[in-house]
Amino acid sequence: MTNQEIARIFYNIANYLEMEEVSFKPYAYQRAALALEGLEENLEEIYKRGGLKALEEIPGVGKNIAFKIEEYLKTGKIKYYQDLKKKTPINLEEIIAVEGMGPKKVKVLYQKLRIKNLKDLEKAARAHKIAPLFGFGEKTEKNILEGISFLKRSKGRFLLGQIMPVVKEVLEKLKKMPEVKEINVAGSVRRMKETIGDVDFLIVSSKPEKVMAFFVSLPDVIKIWNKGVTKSSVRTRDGVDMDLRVVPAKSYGSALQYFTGSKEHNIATRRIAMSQGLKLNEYGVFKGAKLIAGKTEKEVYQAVGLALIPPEMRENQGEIELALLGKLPKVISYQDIRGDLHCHSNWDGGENSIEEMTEMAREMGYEYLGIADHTKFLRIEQGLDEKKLALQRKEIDEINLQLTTNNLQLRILQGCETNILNDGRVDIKDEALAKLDYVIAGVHSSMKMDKERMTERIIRAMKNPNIDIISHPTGRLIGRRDEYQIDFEKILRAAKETGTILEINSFPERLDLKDVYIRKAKEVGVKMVINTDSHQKNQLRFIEYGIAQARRGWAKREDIINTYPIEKMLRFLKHDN
DNA sequence: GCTATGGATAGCCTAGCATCCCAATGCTA
Repeated sequence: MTNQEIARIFYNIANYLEMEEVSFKPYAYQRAALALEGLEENLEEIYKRGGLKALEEIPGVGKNIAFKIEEYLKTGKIKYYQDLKKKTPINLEEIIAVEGMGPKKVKVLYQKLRIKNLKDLEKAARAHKIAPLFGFGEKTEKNILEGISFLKRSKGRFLLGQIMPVVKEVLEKLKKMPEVKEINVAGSVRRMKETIGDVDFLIVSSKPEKVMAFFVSLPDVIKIWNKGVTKSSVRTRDGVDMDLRVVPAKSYGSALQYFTGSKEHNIATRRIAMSQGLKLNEYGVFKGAKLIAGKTEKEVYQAVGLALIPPEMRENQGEIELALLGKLPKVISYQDIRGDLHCHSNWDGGENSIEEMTEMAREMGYEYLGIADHTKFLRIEQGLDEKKLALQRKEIDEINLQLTTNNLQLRILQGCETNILNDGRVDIKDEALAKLDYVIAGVHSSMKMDKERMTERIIRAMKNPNIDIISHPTGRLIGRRDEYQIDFEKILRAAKETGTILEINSFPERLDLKDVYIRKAKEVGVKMVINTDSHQKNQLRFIEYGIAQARRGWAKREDIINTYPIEKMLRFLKHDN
């Protein structure tokens, strides 16, 4: 996770420099940070492999930044950054997390009101000291307070996509120990919740002392909360708290069930057990004093008369009633996806070429991959116009030709992600849209529109016979931005009527549609597609999070169009292919 | 501070939108 840490520091450096109105350097640091975030290899490994020179080969990293990475790898800090922080004793990172706040505003607030951190900011806003300042006003002050309250609501939680790589790394390391007989992650990670508070690992071990000693000495551990024979707790460098528990083999299933939760689900399952004269707890299922099940989760559920419920569904939202009747829906599995219809290439400023994305899709065993680059309205994303789309078609045709000649199953589709303008039209002419294999449309601007207008705006786009899919339908960014105001029921009805597909966007901070909306869509019979919105090839792996969200929303395979072979999948689109 | 090419120096960093204040600025995609 060093890459992410250093990237964070570089973003912060960029912000400090921007505050000081230094030109161009902030941009350089931002670019370097972005490159580090997208690296496949760990910086430590890169440095070990080729030293400074290898670091400089990373695009956007030159001599100076390479030195700073080296310094961090060796000492754990970067003096230049420390000095910047010392010079301006402002917690820039914390304040900038408030939507609408940037380096320039922070500077003014510091100069005029000595605001150094989030607390100062909130106090000043509450005391109405901000509105009268030049360049600020009533609205800004209100937005600041709203932003702070939003941050507080999502505080202390990590995105699933941030946590998962850490969890997998620890799991792998522990699995390799011969002393570890069984291991799994429990808690909200296992339920694949969109945000995670802390991580619980559960193991069965012949020599718990040894496993515990290893666990608390993992290289990323910065603090040991406690260390015992049955339970140890640590904090990692990323600020994630992790627990490791050792349980007896005969109780492994019941402990896993207990620690996976959710609490509400557990309360309900215990009640079911009680109604049958049984007792269910973390040690097992008991009839009187006799243990009748506990070794595996399956036998625990069975012992109380329930079918095994997938962890993603354990929220006490009706799953237990269905499990009792043996009518649990068979939710989509992690192997069901045959292709991804939303990824970006270097045509619109994405990291990788269509060829590189193709290669990755091949590695993942996909049958199809849809390139859906941004269109012209989004200048910053180097959106494509009609002309460029036509040029891109040629490149895609050539790649497809090569794939066919080499007898490969994979096929590349050309789509695009058009922008739904304020009036519901999109920024690409219909003739051009008709020539593509399919079209995605999404809202990328004017997100504070009122509910009625926003709903109409999206519905009008859905009525366009060239628009097949609506991307990230609610626009939320977890922990950063609320959904935009829409009448979701109306959107669903329109989707059903027009045959428009709604996207489940797998990007860790989007996961949009979210679980409850997926369930609603499914009930209405609206089809969905699980896409990654990748801007670089490795992000195609985010599909896992989208599938998890679909499972949390009880979606079956047939609700998701990209579980189908290409020909059948295409039939769900409005486009004639 | 990085990248590209002129190998020491130029060029990079847009455009829409909200807000604040009625022309300019900063933030966000």
